[in-house]
Amino acid sequence: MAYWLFKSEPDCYGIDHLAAEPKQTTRWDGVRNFQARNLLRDKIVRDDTVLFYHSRCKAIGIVGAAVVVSDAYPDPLQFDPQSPYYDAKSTQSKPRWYSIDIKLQRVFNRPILLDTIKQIQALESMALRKQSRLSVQPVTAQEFNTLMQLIDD
DNA sequence: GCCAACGTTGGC
DNA sequence: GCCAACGTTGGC
Repeated sequence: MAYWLFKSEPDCYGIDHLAAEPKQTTRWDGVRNFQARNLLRDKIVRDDTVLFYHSRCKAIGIVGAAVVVSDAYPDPLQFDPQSPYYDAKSTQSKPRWYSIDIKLQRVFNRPILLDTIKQIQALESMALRKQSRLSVQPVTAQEFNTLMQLIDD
């Protein structure tokens, strides 16, 4: 049972979009970074917890939690020439990119803002703060527990 | 919307 | 396999 943080731009796909999905479940696709891909393909497993993070917006921070409800499988968008996520170097037998499905668990009453995270000593080694560009990041159990204590609902 | 930081590509 | 050029990310 591990913890992860997934970033998304709410203008593109925010937690409200996830909440509006049938079964509040979506495919996390379009990840096109090798380090993030390796986590999706090799480390993230069913029942892991995902913290949903909003980037590039007014209230930057963690806005809710989701749970992983599938194993990793090849991202279908890499095979679709119409998709912006199409990758000519991918083949069905040798896919380059992977997806998983996540299901919304809860939306926090208010986000845990990046500003707040930056002020907390126990969170200073979060990947958010060093490898800030990685869109799929590991979160330790200690970090997760610290974050959950900040939720007041 | 700017731009620094960082990941990827490709010529050599 | 180095590294300059280029593209993208994401906080501000």
